Amino acid sequence: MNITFLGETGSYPEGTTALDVIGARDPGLRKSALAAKLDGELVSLSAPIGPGDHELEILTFAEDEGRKTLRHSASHVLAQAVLHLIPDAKLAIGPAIENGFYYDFDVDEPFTPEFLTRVEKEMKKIIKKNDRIERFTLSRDEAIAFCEQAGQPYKVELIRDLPEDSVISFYRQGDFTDLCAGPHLPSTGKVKAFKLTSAAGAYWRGDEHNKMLQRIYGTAFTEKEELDAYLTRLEEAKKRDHRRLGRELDLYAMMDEGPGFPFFFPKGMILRNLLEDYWRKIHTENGYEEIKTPIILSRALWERSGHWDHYKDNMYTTKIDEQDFAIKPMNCPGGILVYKRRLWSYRDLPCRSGELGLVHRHELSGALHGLMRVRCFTQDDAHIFMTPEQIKDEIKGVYRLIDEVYSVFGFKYHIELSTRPENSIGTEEMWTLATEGLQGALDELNVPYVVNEGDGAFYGPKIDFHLEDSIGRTWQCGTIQLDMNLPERFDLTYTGADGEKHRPVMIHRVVFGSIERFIGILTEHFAGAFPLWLSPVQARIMTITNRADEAAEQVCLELKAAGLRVETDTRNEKIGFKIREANVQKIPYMLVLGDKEAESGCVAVRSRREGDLGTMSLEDLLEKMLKEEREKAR
RNA sequence: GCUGGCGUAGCUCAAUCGGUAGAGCAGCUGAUUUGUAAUCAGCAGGUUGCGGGUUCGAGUCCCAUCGCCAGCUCCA
Repeated sequence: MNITFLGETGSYPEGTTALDVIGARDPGLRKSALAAKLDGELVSLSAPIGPGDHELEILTFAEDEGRKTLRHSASHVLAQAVLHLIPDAKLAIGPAIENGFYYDFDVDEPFTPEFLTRVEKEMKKIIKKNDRIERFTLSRDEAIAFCEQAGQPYKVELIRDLPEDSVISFYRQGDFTDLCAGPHLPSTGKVKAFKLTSAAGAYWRGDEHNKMLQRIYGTAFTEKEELDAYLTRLEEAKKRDHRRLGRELDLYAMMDEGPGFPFFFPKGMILRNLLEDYWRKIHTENGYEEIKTPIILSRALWERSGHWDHYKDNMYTTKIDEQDFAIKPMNCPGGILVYKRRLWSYRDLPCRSGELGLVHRHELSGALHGLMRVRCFTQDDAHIFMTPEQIKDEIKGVYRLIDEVYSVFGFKYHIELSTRPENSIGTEEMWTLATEGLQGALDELNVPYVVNEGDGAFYGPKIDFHLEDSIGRTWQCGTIQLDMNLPERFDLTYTGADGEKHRPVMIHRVVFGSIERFIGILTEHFAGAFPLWLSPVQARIMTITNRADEAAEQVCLELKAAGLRVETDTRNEKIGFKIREANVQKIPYMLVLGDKEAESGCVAVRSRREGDLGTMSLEDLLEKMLKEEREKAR
């Protein structure tokens, strides 16, 4: 049997393992190896290699699959430890995830933080024992019998859902055996640096109608230093949490009096208005017209749109003069009424109609999260009405607009395309046309995306843009949705070249998504240190003694006259103290004035980013700041 | 909504076994007029989320409720 490894082919006896192969060649790699790829297939290091010629590749913590293998084995150690402490616990699933792993258990009592500490201790014992992790397979019937005998009903259910002819593998370590596709580490002792991070409830198979199980989250690394660095990074990330920065920088906050309804303070409003100004500018440039539709609209409208039947649980309703009304959860019905105010010719299309629309949705209380998930928010909405031939070009246009806006802020994002779900309306033909329109546009633009089969809205397919927050969670912001439902329900038409009435295609799209969420993401992205053009206060003028107060006022007036947002700090405090406060407030420019500057008419400039820049004339400072403001993203 | 954790001064936090609610920062007053990340002193600040209960006595224990946090579900 020949195995090619690291570019060299050698002859080995049958039953050789990946560990044997590296062992002879590279002791260092043997230590860091976590899993292997045999002819491109992921296997355990200790799996015996069968006859024939093979290519072998070793995976370490640097590779995604290596990390996953380590963490997956850690989750097995976790399950084993829990069974030691609670022998009749029922095991559900325990995969590796993005930054760690979890395991779900069905137990009588929920896990407490103290219990997690006990579990960690038990895990350390198991790791110290360093039991070999061995794979074996059973037939379907044997596997079911095995799990039934072990008193593991969830495992039985999992096996029953596997295809009839599948090979069912188990992994055994000491007194613990688990149904598992693998691969795993050779032995439990290889799980070196781990930590259980939290416990939480989670529904069996992610379905809220199922029983809620108890989940334990943890993470694992090969070195303790890496684990510590990871935990430190999490702590650091908390410092850029937008909820904390919103309060510290006096921008916005949630209050108990309005759960899910955010308050914006003066500085937060400056930021918000700047974003809206920018939004208006770029939309005007891209051929959009702005409208505003009412927040409260009649029940009859929501019945016609379908929201009254399909979305009522999320809608706030009210009565006016004995009639039912609803506070809008979406802007589209209003936008449609604006379209319907007159007749349209094919020559008028596409009609791009934008609205910064305030919507209210009754979200579940447990779903609320700072500005990211609220109950009232402003969508930077637009509805585009067009002929079917215009779909692809319009989608491209919207994509370019979104990409341009995100790159101004320096955001990284990923795109998801969602296709027809099970309970949807419209013909197969329409769905094909619509989905191909979206997909075709993305393909022609040559942008990467992932496909979420069956995840579209009931009325059409969609493209979503996801942005990351400070701890790596992603939030949907931009979205482009094709709608084949509302034009039908509202009998929208345009007159074609043939003089006949035709049905326009409609898309809903947002760029920011919601202004509130976008501000949350923006705050975390910049850790509160917004680029100059977005900074609520762009410069603070601070005096060394109050002999310079008058000069400070003069400089302030001149900068304000140039359109900059400036304030003065003439308090009777030491300059170091003033600098510190301005830094904590993340003000981009600190302008220091003492006797020297008051006399010469210059300012001593300190930049948040570049530090002390020495003295500068007012003209040079203005030029520098205005230039930076124009450059936007920094 | 569900599971768990947590609500003490504007903010961050302390208060041992149930025994007089306390500190730093911020605020106010005074002194200090200072050269690039915290000057000193004093004063004031509270129905311990809200409502019940147990107890001689509750921030602490119990019940209920509201809110917050993590996760699940859902979603811009």
